[in-house]
Amino acid sequence: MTKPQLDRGAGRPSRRERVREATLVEIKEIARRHLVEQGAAGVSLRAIAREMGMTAPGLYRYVSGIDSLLVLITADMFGELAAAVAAADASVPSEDTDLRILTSLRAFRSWAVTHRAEFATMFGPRVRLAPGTDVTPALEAGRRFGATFYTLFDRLLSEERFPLPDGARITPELARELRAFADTCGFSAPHIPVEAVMVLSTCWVRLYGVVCMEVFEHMNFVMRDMEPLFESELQNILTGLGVRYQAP
Amino acid sequence: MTKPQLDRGAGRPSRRERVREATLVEIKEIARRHLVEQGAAGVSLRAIAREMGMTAPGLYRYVSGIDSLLVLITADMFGELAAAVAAADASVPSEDTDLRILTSLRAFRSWAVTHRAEFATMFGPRVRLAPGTDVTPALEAGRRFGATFYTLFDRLLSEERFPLPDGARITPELARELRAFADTCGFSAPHIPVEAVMVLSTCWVRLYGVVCMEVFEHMNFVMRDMEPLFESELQNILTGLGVRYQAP
DNA sequence: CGCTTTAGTGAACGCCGTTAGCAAACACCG
DNA sequence: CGGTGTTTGCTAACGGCGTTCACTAAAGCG
Repeated sequence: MTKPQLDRGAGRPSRRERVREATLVEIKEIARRHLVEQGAAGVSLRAIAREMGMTAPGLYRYVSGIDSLLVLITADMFGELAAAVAAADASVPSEDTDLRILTSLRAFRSWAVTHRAEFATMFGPRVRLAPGTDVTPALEAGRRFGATFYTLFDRLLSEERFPLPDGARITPELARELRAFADTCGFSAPHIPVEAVMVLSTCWVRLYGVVCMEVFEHMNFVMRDMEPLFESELQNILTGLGVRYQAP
Repeated sequence: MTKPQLDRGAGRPSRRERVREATLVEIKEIARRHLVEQGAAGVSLRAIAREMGMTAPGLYRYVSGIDSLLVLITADMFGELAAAVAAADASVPSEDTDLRILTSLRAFRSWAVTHRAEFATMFGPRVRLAPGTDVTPALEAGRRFGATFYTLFDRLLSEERFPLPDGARITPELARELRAFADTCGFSAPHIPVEAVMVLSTCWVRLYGVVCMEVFEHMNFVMRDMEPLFESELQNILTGLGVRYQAP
């Protein structure tokens, strides 16, 4: 019987760190399942602990409270959403920018409607978290998610697919905000024109609008299936961008 | 000293009914304040009762539980929003359809950003309510709110301000959903074309998108002031509808 | 005056988040 | 191996929550 060697020379995680990481993952998995099955209000440290065969205070060795746990899984979910979109994007030929965009946007909606509870906590109002909670991990993950689309848009931009709107119609205040947007997002292009950021914002707002409306079930009593409306909006948006649309 | 006559002949509310109604109003007022000050998670029967100088079980004489109380105040809030929009609409000359629309839409956003907590519970995901809760009162109120805009849109339509989109580009599925929309909403026009409903939906989606994004603070770390973007979107939308836009 | 309906209370149950103190398990060092 | 400090998870406890039930006191009404 050979005893396991403790060769964690180059920052290799020790056994303790590994099992610790594993239980943290388990905590997050259970929390996530409760979120999906019972909504954000149904996630509780006590219930998680119960299911793990331990008690609630024990969880505080892994998580500093329910709020920070929610922030943690929110960040994870942004990662998953980004991965889902990236996977869809990679599933089509990389030269076909049009199809890549179409596919990516559809993937966004698909993920949203198949992960309603997740989407609600990611993109809905912060209703569960106490005000003043540190949400930077989630924000960071959200930023990384956004980058997925920025690169695609960047490519579209460099291919000069669509005419930029008249810069004169952009008020100084709007220009300032758009510039702040571009700077914070870290566009790859060093000097992207505000007009382009404007177009991107508009498109994103429209997309966000349809998907939120569908996931939050706001037209539920008036429209059974929202996919046709999404496809229609998608077509409008893409056409405006000079991108080829094709029915699903 | 004349004793109060009990002349509640024609369904006039008795004294008991009046005071009962008054305490219900008080309950809703306090709940509302707690909602504003501490978010949806901060509304609790016990806290309300404490503030009223009574105990939580007593509230069950007026409200069948916390969920139904939330539904009640949600319905009230839809009423207030509709009233705010209607007031703004009535504050400009009634012949000037363009200005009426512009003013009404701005009023919608204004109300939303000055009543963030309310807007979040009205238009955000149902996160607090247990699944299966009866939300029909809120839905009804929401429907009435929508009617505010339908009439304005109807007027726009009859003035033939904008060209209807090509009906051939509306898929059968979308047409079905749009027709359901038109039917359920009870448009005044008996036979409104699906193309028109299509335009209305698109506009509403875009409006909903900007406002949600602003209220839910989703671009907070990237854009300080969202009003310029809203105004820009508003201009786009109205221009597309053939409605005169003017800066605020 | 009595009788009925209503408003409100207190106690209790079972949930929740969170803190503090404590005991066992573990990793490590001489 | 034994000793030592760290990590882990426990129990107990506090206060808050929604909700139910049995009960009292008041109000209304004849």
